Parts: sequence; structure tokens; C-alpha cells
Amino acid sequence: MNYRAPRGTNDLFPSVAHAFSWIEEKAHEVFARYGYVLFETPLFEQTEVFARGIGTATDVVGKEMFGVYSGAAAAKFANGEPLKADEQLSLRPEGTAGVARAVLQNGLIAPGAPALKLWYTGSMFRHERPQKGRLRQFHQIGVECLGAAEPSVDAEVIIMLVRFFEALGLPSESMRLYVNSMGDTACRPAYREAVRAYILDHTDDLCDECVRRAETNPLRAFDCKNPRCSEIMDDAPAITTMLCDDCAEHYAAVRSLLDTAGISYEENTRLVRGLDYYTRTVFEVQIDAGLGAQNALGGGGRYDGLIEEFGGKPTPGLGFAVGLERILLALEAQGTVPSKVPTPAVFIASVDDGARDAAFALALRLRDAGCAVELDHQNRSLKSQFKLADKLGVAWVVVLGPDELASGTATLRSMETHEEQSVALEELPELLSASTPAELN
RNA sequence: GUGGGCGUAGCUCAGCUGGCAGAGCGACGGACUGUGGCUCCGUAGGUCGAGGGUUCGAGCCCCUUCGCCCACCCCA
Repeated sequence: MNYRAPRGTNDLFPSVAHAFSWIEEKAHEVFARYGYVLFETPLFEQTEVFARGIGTATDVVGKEMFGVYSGAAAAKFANGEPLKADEQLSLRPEGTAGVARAVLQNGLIAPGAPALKLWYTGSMFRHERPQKGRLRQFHQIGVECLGAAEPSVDAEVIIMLVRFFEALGLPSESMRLYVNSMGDTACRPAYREAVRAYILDHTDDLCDECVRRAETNPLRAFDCKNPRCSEIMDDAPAITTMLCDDCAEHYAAVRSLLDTAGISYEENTRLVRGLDYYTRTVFEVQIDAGLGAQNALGGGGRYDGLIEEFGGKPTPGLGFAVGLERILLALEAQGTVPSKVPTPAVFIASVDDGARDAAFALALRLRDAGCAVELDHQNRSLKSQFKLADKLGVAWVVVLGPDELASGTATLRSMETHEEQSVALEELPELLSASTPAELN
């Protein structure tokens, strides 16, 4: 077998797939309490949606997107013919741009309408070199809230994120919540210019990459892992000192609400998000254990200009996304990974071939009655069937053999106590009806 | 794209200065009649990632190549 999954993709084994499913259940439970409903957008969009929404200057759009082309479009491209916009498609690298496009296209939010609260779960795709906590196809849960500008919704979303992690069994003490404000169109340009000037004043002390960033995206210099750069950037002007009055007021209100709610967080004036659409409130949750260099479990922020960027009326918005693979790594690191792979509760064993038809029929009856039942399909010996039952972790084994068939009964063995009793076949469905799938794996 | 580490059984790995491919776990079968876990015995399973070279002889040395992991970058 020479075929292998493409680099950076994983087959999700049952333990992982069921854990993801469990995480999604928790999201559903928690988010519903805050009024969020499930929403789903296509796995691919016109490339322009991402270019416009996320920003062509970002790495995510500039070099990490997977293009999607039909055979016909690919042939046209090979011939040098121009492709129409709807022939230039890309797998989604994140969820927000697609949701914004969908909201606008379907007129889901009218001016003055109540806030639209959506959440989603699914695969995202970025062409990066894989490493711990980073894949080319990875899974995110995200939320988006459109139409509300008040700081209370910022605080609400951040609190919801914290509660979500708590519901997953990741105690807030083990994580760090960073918040910052990135300003808006009124104050960010001036700040950006100030950082650019600062970098150009310190070209001798900063790495080449950071100096290059002065022109492309000065704020990213705050993210540099180089200790020397980090030290220099510590003394760069802080965004919080340059926020316009409206942004400063908004930011103060968000923090005040978080304080009142008893949420512990840390202001981090160097926290800048890598996607162009963010304005004002930004936040990120980091955890050290288990994640290697990719220590961000999730992050998000406000994007008041995004809908307008797509040609809609000015509409405030904010959201966050969390990485499922990273959540799982964090849970594994603290030894609390949930085991949610379902296992059968009952095994029906046939003593000889003459009992197999009866075993098959009984399995159907019990399953229809709601029991999780397994039985042999490989012509195994009775002994081997018991070994299998034990391996599956069932609580009960129903034994059918010549004696049982003759008397219309079954032998019911408790695998835990080793006790056996003779039970009339008719009574089995009721007796075992509480034997729903266990989650023992 | 750039570094570093690693590719030997299904899994985790050992394999010395080149000399007959191994262990543990797992799988399967058995240890007197229709019964699991523990123990004991046995069986199956390997183009040593691939291609080339050196050599009487290569898992081991040399070249090439593919893949995986980690890190940079960026992000969830």
C-alpha cells in the first residue's frame, strides 16, 4: 500500500472522533445558554471572499490557502485563459469570512435588527508545515455575533469562552486570558505609524524580519519570538496610550464588565491578531501544558469593519475560534482526556452453530428494545466469544445453547460477578433494556 | 521556504568494530467435555522507508530520494 494521507492531514481514530464530538456537545450546551445557534457555511468559497475579508497582506491569504479548481477550470488555466470569479475557489482557512459573506448574501441582519448569534464547527485548511498543534486540515469551533456594538457583548463572548473551557474540564487557573484593544479606523493608523517609526529608530537592535515588518505589518513585530526583539518592543508605544476616546471608553467598559464577572485576565498591549479584520477588543487564551510552541487554544476579537468591507451596511461584529486538536492536546497533557467511544453492554454467545440463528434473532430484538448488543460474526468458538466479550467490556453475556433452546430460556452471566441465572427469553428485553451503550474505552 | 531529529513486525523499540533479522506488548490458537480476566505453551506477522554505490558479505558505511516528528515563520 503506497497511498498515504496528504501531509498535515490526519485520520481521526474513534478515540479522537468521539472526543471531538464530545467537545462539540459541550459547545452546544454552553453556547445555547448565551443564545448562540448552529450555522454552517461551505467548505470552500470564492477566493475573493477570503482575500477581501482576511486581507491579502496576511500569510493566511498570501501563501497558505488551498485553491480549489474544477477539471474544466484547471484546463482553462493551463491554456492561459482567464478564470471567472466563481471558478477561483479556495478551501476555507478560517470561519469568519464565510459567515460574514453568508450573513450579507442572505440578508440575515437588517439595520436595527437584534444581534445575530451563530456558532459553527468544522474543518479549516491552511498550507503550512505541520508541527505539534498545527495541521493543514484542522478543526475549529467558532462563534460570531453580528450587529451588536456595545461592550457588554464583548464581555459576554469572552465569558462564554472561559465557561466553555471550564465545561471541558480545563480549569481557568491553568490558562491565561489576554485581552487588548487594537483601536479602530480613527486611531489605529496613527498607532501603526508610531510603531513603524519606533521600529525604524531601532533597526540596529531588531532582527531583519522585524525591520521588514515595519513596512508590511508593523504590529506583528510584537509577536517576534526573538528575545532581543521582544525586549526592544517592550518599550515601543503601547496601543492603550493612543486609543481614541471612543475606543478607550469601549475598552474600559469591557474590562470593567470582566472584573465584575470575576474573570481573571491579563492586559497585553502586545497582543495583536494576525488577521486584518480585527478592531477594538481582541483576546486570546493560552495554555502551556501539552501544546509545544503553539500555545494558543483559541482567540478572537471584534471586527466592526468586516461587513462593510464586503459591501454591506456598517455592521459591528465579533467572534472567536478555538482549535479542537489543541484542546485535545491540552486535555491529554493534564490527563483528563474524555473517553467517549461507545461500547456494547451485552454480548450474545452461541454454544454451537445450532444456536446462531437464535442468537441473531435475539440480538435484533434486544437492539430494537434499546440495548447495545454485540455478537460473533466470525464463527468463533464459545471460549473465544467470551474472550471477545471481555475485551469489549460488556457487563452481560447471554449464552444460547442446546439446553437453552430446548427450554426457551437463556443463561445470563454477569461478567463482573460471574453469577449466572436462567432467564426466560421473553424477559430478556425488559431485563436488559437499561443496558445502553457504555463509554468505557 | 529554512533548520534539527527520526524511519527495523500491527504498536513501542533493541540490533556491538559490517557476519544467519530480535524482544516486549498486541493478534490468533491451545492447556480433557458449554464460559472471559491471571499464568503457561504455541502460531502467524518484516521488500529493515525507497533507489543506487562500496564490499566475499550491508539493518549497520557512502550518495540520492521519499516520508514522519519538532522548531522557525504564521496561526486555532
